[in-house]
Order: sequence, then structure tokens, then C-alpha cells
Amino acid sequence: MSDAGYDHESVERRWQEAWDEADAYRTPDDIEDPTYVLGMYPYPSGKLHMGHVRNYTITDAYARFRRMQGDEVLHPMGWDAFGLPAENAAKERDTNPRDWTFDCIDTMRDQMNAMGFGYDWDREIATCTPEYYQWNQWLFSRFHDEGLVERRDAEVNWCPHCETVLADEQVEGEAELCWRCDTPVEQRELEQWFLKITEYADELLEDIDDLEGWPNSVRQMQRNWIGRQYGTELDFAIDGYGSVEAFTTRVDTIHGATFFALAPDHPISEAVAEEDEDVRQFIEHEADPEGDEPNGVETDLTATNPVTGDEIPVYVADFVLSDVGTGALMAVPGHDERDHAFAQKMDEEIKPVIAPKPEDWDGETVPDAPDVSEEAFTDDGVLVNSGDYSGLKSEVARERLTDEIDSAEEATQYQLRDWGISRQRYWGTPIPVVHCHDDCGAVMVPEEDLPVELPEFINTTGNPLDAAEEWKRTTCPECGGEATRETDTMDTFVDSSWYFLRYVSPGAEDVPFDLEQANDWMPVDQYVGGIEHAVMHLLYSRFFTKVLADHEGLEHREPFTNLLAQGMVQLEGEKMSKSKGNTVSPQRIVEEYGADTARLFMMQAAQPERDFDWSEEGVRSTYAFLGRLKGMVEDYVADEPDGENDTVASYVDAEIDATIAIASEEYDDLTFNRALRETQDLTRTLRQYATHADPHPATYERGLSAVVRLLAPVAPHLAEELWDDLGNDDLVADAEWPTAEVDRDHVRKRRQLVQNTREDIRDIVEVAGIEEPTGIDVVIAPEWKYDALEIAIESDADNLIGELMQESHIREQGDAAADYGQDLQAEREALSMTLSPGEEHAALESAAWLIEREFDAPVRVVRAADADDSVLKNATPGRPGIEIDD
RNA sequence: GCGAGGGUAGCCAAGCGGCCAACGGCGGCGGACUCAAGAUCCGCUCUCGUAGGAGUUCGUGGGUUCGAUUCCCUCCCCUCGCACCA
Repeated sequence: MSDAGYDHESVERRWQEAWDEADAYRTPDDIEDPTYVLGMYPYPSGKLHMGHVRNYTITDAYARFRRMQGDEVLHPMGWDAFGLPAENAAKERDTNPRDWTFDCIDTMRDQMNAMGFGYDWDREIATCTPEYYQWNQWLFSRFHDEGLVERRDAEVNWCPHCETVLADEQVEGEAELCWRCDTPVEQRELEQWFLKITEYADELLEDIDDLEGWPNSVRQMQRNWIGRQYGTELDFAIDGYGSVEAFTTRVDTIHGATFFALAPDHPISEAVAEEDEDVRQFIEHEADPEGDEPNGVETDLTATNPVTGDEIPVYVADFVLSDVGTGALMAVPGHDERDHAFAQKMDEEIKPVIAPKPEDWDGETVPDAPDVSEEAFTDDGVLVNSGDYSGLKSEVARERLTDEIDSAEEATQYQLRDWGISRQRYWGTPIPVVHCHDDCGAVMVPEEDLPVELPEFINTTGNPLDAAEEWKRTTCPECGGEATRETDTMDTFVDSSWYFLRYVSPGAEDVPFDLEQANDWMPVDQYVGGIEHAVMHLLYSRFFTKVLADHEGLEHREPFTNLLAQGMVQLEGEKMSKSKGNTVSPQRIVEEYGADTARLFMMQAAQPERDFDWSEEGVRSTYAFLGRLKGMVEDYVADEPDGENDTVASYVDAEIDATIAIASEEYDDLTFNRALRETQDLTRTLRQYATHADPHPATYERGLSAVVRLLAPVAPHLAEELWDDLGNDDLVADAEWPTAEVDRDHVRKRRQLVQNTREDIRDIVEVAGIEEPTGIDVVIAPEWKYDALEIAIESDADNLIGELMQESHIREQGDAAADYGQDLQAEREALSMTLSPGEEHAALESAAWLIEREFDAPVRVVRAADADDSVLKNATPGRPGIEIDD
């Protein structure tokens, strides 16, 4: 057989047409609760890349598996169709974002079909259509009604290259670069629309615990992102400025607060700068919040420590951030590393007020103060130098101090900020607001006037919406006077925060999604996508789902039950990327080897969540495998064998069961690589069988039929072809998953026995230097040894031998029983039950052909009763005796 | 620095208390088939060994256990995420 493979092109075309004709992947609206399998919808950039292919092969394989298992399945696809690249592309090509986007969508849809992905295209959505984005606007206005929308001045991340605002999450790394174009991000003050995700911070955080179907890494990333911290807010008085609120998680260290620090843009800092030249100089020129070095300048002010009454110096310092806590902090250099570094630099006092808790602490005695001159002690401990509070544990002191300081109260801080959704771009959902020229302010566009549709694209450097004069001019819905449309569009993450709900009822005209249907069909059972969305998309989707549950009657508070973050496809250990120029084009692979090969290679190469290396060699061997399988089926059909249902057939039959049992479990766990390995092993076994003997037709066909179906989720086209060859009238996509009634433990033991026996024979032949064996006897251990083993496992008597000898049929064995008893005693704790003598006999009998074939000598599997004592001596349960003649 | 996940034979990579010298793949070696090559199939691939044996291994050093690659601790290294976060 050659490695020429097969005519994949005609096979794939034929079955794609057949699926089309049969509407094989439609999910009718009237079903109860389908298994919802979803891959993160792509941005239509123009071409599928390997990452897409991997992502969507995973969902497709799983969806097909579930369908064959008898589930109803919802497996839709759509397009994350708004976004900046379309605008840039339109400018470059002198077209408009809409046409460019729809061209890309058409191309990618064709490519997906060429890959054989089984989507219900009747549910396709594209977020850039008014039919979709009107619901973004509707949701925005509903959020507004519920007080979850806010317009406020905000310092925003501004990318000068993209001319747009970026969310914090879109700013990458320490250098603060734009996630799309790697331009350094600047800060700008703009009026922005925000969604108040912080209102849901607690629930978003706490519910993470219940997301058991999510990877830990993603859960942890979300926890970090939300960043909840409990602490104390309290006032320090600064003369001339009244009281200033500071937040601290370590109020227990307050006696060690030796100075106070304000953010450069704190109102007091700004006021001081008016009069103090040094402070102004610092704020305007020296402050460098990004730098590693903590910088600051001392003011003439002092702050009063509310506990000690001490007057401590006030600094303006760049390591104090206005958006963390209150933008003002009490500095405790003895117990905070950053404060320590700053105090050393400014030569401020460093005072120990917490001592490590002594190991044998009595709970009262005040320990000695630690030396904090060189390094801060940052752990909790026991208070010292803290007046009445000395001798308390940190934890207790925090509670008492928060209680007893007049201005202090418990406070919770979050790292999570409200979600700024304003973008100064064209290709997005217009924010449905008009600005009244009179006094009505910013007014929501009434529901009946939605959607606010995008005007024609204008090619300009700024925001094209700002240049659309006619579109901008409108009337105020409240007073009827002149008004101007809001020109900001929404962050595209708004679109993706609920698209999974739209698939449920994509044609709904009066609602974003059919509530009843969504309540039945949601949540998504299996969601698959890249780890890059661990925070943003997945957090926003959870937020939307919770809001919809609170205000729109959705009966689910989490959108995705199980999440799989798929690994990268790499080339020689490096991530494939256009900029590195190390991409492999899916299109080329499909042309050369076919979609099935590409899919099968990817799924068998690694577990879905792991990275793996693309290998042309691996692709070729996968292709060859499919070709060989096709040959096997064709040979079988062309010339049906008529072998006996003998022991060899029984071996093959047992292997078929074993493979089905294992592969089914692995498919269920999405560990396709293991399922496919088993399937390929079985294929090899079948081929060996056909080479070795004239196969028993029913057994052989059962094997082929199982292999074809086990492969169908991953290599669907060829599976259809072979299923058809085997004489089936239905589509394999609709076929029943093969079943087997064996448990994996039994399979494991059986395979182990055969494997060990074969290895032992090889060992003996090798070590004894037997050139040409003339006969091999495999002898099952006598029944009494199995009994003895069972007794040994169950017994907890000290003297096992004694216990065994109570059984007369064991005692009768004399020395042999004593010897075996010794062996059992020695391995007492490690014993486990083997197959029964009868099962061992059957297993070895059916595997005897493998040994005969290998050594070219007759093999007898002998029961103990028919064997010589000399061989029996070495035979134990799980380990037959072996006698080789030469 | 904090958090998460890792470190397994030449390489990739399973296993996560006992048939574990450790699945599988790649690479290498030998054999069958072939005129030959390729493909395919069968073995071998830590060391020693003339009947299935023995010895040394799973980042480092300890510990728990009858028994540890598997559990606990120390340290070292890698990858990812977060980070002047008060």
C-alpha cells in the first residue's frame, strides 16, 4: 500500500453537499433543551488561521459526538463583525467597512464549510447588522433605566495611532502598549459612557467559586482582576484643608505611620501646587508613576494621626495612584516595602509597631520590637509601640481600631473599574443618545426610534461619525428642539457579551432573544476559545447575564457551564503569527491533504488545552492512515471474507469492545487525542487480523463499523464515505454511537495479562538464547492459588500462612502452598485481584495467535490440571507459567 | 513580590500512593516484505544478565508510609497572569 492517501477532494465535496441537502445540522426551535456547544465567534479578518481551525474542530467534534450519542445539539456560528481593522482596511482599499466585512465573512464561511464544520447556518448572526446591533442599543437603554449606565469625565487610555479610547484590559504590559498596534498609550480626559460593572463586583467574584467547569487559571485571573480587598477608611486632618480620607488594609500599623502621601492629581496636591513652586515642579515634570523609583516632594503641611495625635509630614508622591483607594495614604515604612524604600530615600523615621508572633506566645506579653531599619516586616503579628493596643494580634487590633477611631469604618476596595464602552470610531454600534442643544442634556433615544443606524462611511482621519453632519443633526426626543447625535460607538465587547443568547432565537424581531427559549436552552454547556479572553469577554458576558437575570427575567446567572481554553498551534515551539511569518495556511493543507486530515492531525496531536507543534510529517502520516483505512474498507466490501468465529475473532471482538469503552469516555472528557489513539490502535489490530487470517465477517465488519463511527466526529467526510461503503443508508452524522458493555478495569487487566505474558516470553527467548522455539506452553495457575490470593487480600491476620493453611485444599498443596504463601506475605499490601482462571485462559487463548505469529511456533494455553508441576511452580494468578521447547 | 500551572528516559509527552523501568509519539537500531527505495508490519532503544532475574532512575534535599514518579515540607529552575494596589 502506498502513502498516496485518497481523493479527498471528491469525498469532501460529495458529503458537504449531502449534509447540505439533508439539512443535517439544523436545530429546530421546538426541541426541549439541546446540548449547547459553542466556539467563540471569530472576527472576520478574511481568512481562517490554524487557531480557528483548532478551536472549531474541537467544538465540531464534540457537537458531532453528542449528536451521535443521541443528544439534540445546538452548534451555531456567527461573526464578531464590528471593529477597527475593518475601518483601516476600508481606508487602504478605498472601500467601506461594511462591504469589506461582508466579503471577509463570505470567504470565511466558505472556508468553514470546506472544513466540514457542522453549523446550523440558519442561526448565523453578524453583529454589524442593524438587526443585531439594535439590541445593543436596546440593552444600553435598559441598562440606563436600571441605573447601570453613567456618563462621566474620565481619564482614558488613548491610542494615538488608532485614534481611539482603549479599555484598561486593552492596554498591554508595563510599557502600556495598544493591544492592536503596539503604540504607546497616552492619557486623555474625555466624557465617556460607562457600564457599572462594579455594582456586580461581589457577585462576579463570589460566583467564580461555583464555576467548576472552568479552568483554574481563568478563574484566578478573574479573581485578580476584580481584586476585592477589605480594609479601613479613616480621616487624617491636614491643617487648612480639613480632613482627608485614606484607605488602608493595615490599620493595625497606624502607630507606625510616620508620614502621609497624596497622589499628584489629588485635589489637595493640586491646591498646594498653586502656591508651592517645588510641588508644582514635581507634579508637572518629575512625577513618573510608571517608573520603578518612588519619587515625591515634601510639602509644608502636616497631617494629624487620628490615633496618636502626632503631626506627620505630608508628601506628594508618584507612587500614590488616584484611582487606587482614595488617592491618599498613611505611610508605614516599618511594615510596607514601598513605604520603607521611600522613607529611606527621604530620611523619614522608620518605626516598628508589629512584631512577629513568638512561637510560644502566651497571648498577652508584648514581644520585643523587630529591627525594621533594613527591611520592612510585612506580615501580621503582634502590636508593639502602640499604646493601649500593644500586645494585640494584628487581626484583633484592626477590628478594635476601626471600631474606636471616630472617623474610621470598614471599607471594601476593588481593582475592577467600571467599564468604559465609548469608542471614537465609526465601525461599531452607535450609542443611542442625543445631546439636546437646550437644557435636556444627554437624552436616550426612545425605543421606538431604534435602531440608530450608522450613516454612510466617510473616509476621514478622525471619527467618521463626527464628520457625518447630516446624520448628527436631529431633534431632542424630550423638548423637540435641536439636538446632536452622540458620535461615540460601543466597545465591540458589548456585542460579544450576549451573542450566545441571540443564537437561541436569531430571527426575533421584537426582543433581543426569546426569553422562554433562552431559559430552556441556556446556559452554554461547552464553550471553547482562546485564553486571551479569560478576563474581558468572559467577565463582561457574566456581567450581562447577571443583569439580564435581574431585570429581564433570564433564569440563568452564569452563561457558560464548561469552559475550555484551547492551546496554541505552534511551529517549532513558536506561536504562529503573521508578523513572524511562520504560519501554516489551513487552505493549503486542505487542498493538499483534505479537511479530515487537518482535523484528525490536530485532534490527535495533543490534548485540546495544550500547545502543540505543527508537523508536516505528522500531517502526512495522518493522511496515510486515512488512506489505509479507506483501503481496508474497500477491500472488505469488494471481497467479503468468510473466516470462522474462532479464538482470534474473539480477541478482535474483545478489543473492539475495549476501544469503544475507552474512546467513548475520552470523547466525553474532550480528550480526543486519547480516543483517537485507541481508535487507531484498533484499526491496526483489524489490519493485523486481516493479514493473519481470513477474518470472521461479522466480527471484522463490526470492527470497521466501530472505527468509522469513532472517527466520524473528527474526520466526518471520510467517515460518511466509508459508512456508505459499508452499506448504511443513513448519514454517519446521524448514526448511533457504538456501544460496549465492558468496564475499563477489566480491559486493563486483560490487556496487561496478554502484554506481560508476551514480554515474558520474549525475555526468556532472549535471555536463554533460544534460536528457534518449536513450541510454547502458557500455563494458567491452579485454582487454589487464586483462592489463596483472594484470602490474602481479604485477610488482616498477622500470620497469613496460618490463615491459608486453614483451607484444606490449600494445605494439601504442601510446600507449594507454603512457598506461595511466603510470596503473598511479602507483597501483602500490594496485592490486587486478577481475572479468574477461566477469564485468564480465555484471554490468553484468544491472544495466542499474536505469539504464534511473532515466534512462528505453536502455542498451547494449558489449564493447570493438564500441566506439569515444574511449570506450575512458576504460574501465579496474573502471571502464567511459560515453557518453551527448542 | 503575589497568584496559577509546570519540571518524567536523546526529544515531545502520559502517569499523580502498589504489576511503574514508567502508556504513546518522534528520532535511532535490528528484522519481515521488496530487485531496490518508500510505505506497511514485527521487535529493541537506563545498566548488567544463557528461563521470565538483579541494580540505578521520574528538578534538589528532607519527611510521611510496609511501599512515592505519585502525598507533605525546603530550595532551585521554567511558563503564564497580576503588580509602586495603600
